[in-house]
Amino acid sequence: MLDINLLRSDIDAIASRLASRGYTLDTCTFNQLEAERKALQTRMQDLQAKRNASSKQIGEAKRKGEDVSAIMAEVASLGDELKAAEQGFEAVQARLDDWLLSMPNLAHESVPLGGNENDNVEVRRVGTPRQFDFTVKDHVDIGTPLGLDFDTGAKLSGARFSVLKGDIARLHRALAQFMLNTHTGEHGYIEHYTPYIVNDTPLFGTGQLPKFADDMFKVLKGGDEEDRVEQYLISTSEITLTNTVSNSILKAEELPLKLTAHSPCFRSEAGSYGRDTRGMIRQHQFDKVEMVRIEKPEHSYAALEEMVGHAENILKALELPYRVITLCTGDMGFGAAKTYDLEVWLPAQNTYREISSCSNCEAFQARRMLARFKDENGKNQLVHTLNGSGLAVGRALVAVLENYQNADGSVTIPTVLRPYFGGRDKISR
RNA sequence: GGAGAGGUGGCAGAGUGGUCGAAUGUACCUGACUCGAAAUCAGGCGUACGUGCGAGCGUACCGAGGGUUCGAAUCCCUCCCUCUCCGCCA
Repeated sequence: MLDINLLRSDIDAIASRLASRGYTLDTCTFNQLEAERKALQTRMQDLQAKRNASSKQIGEAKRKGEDVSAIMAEVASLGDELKAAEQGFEAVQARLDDWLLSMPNLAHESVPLGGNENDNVEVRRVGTPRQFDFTVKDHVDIGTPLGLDFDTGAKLSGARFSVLKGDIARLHRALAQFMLNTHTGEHGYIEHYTPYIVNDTPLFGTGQLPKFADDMFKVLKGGDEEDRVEQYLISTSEITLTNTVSNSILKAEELPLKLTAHSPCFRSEAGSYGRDTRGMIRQHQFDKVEMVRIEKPEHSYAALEEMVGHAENILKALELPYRVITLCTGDMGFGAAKTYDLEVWLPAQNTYREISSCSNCEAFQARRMLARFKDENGKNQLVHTLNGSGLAVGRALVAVLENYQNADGSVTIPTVLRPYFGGRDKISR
């Protein structure tokens, strides 16, 4: 959520910055609504002040045993007026709130301008794609004989679900373990285990709601009809990790908070029909190790660079070639002020594909969830929140299968994962 | 699922219709005393929003949402959460 004071004071500048993200701000309607709000709020508060004063007088008069009928008559006439003012104010306020909640974040000044992913800017490439002396297979063809099973996934749950068996399942587990161990052991993140089902409030906090309800899975508790409150499966543990600090005032010395979790993520992928239908690039359920940081504003951009480095360390340790790109204004997510994507080399697709996304949301989420800290002057300030994948486990599995494949159909186990395989160096039939 | 007890400021804990944004204790901050500290004494110390250049002023908030009333932390209704015991359960 943007600071409404920015919109009040400099709406044209805000509108043009939002335009660079493809969002059109109707400044005229906003100004009109805001003027209405101001008038109604002032009026409502004046009436409330009047009522409070009169009620106090009534109390005092009664204690002294004086006649109160005159004041009573006076205050009685306030009632309807006050109710109307309150209702009017609430209606306008609700419209403003909805609007504000649906407005994307402003891009940081260092973000390249652009309309779509073609305008993203490559920052660096690390590692050299391996030269194969045989025809490379994609992860489906390599994985299927080794235990990657889409048919059973489809039988159980439909398209975009999979079952992992045997060494493939173990490789998947090893990847997640390795990532989590690295972030906790070497990068200083605190491991968390969090709910996979959440209420709507945290989703408003991190920005999935109100705009992106279609991307979520909803769940209902069993039992009586009226008990069936709607809840949501998390689409990322960014939701639970970031919301741990909602509605709180942290001490300055508690910051930064560095949190991590390994969790499944559930996404409905509405609107992505026909995209990445083959294989496990795009699934309704996938695992991810997430990094979240709660930072002081002045440190958040340094923290973003650091966090990207932490995600990169996983790829480096796995010896997977990748590149880092800066998303342009038109390709960034709703809440991000700046985003780096990490793209891993997939030989079968002969291209780099996203495996991590690291964003600084600045105060956008903090303002929604009221996450603050007390600064050196004793003032409450909104924190900055950051999140990044470190990494998407399913896609890491894809990358390992494709980059480490051998001519005989086996897959070499990356050195850092061998301890999770009792020292073995290869997966084969 | 059954029975009961609760949810008030950082924490503890008063407060059953008006002078309550809320006693008191504790923690914390500032000052005094002290060589320094402890103890003691004095003062300060919630959040959000509105308004004003500003000191300030105003409004709202006692788990959440409704209701009664001129007036609600206090009365009524609904919901949520926590705790204890029993049952079931990984």
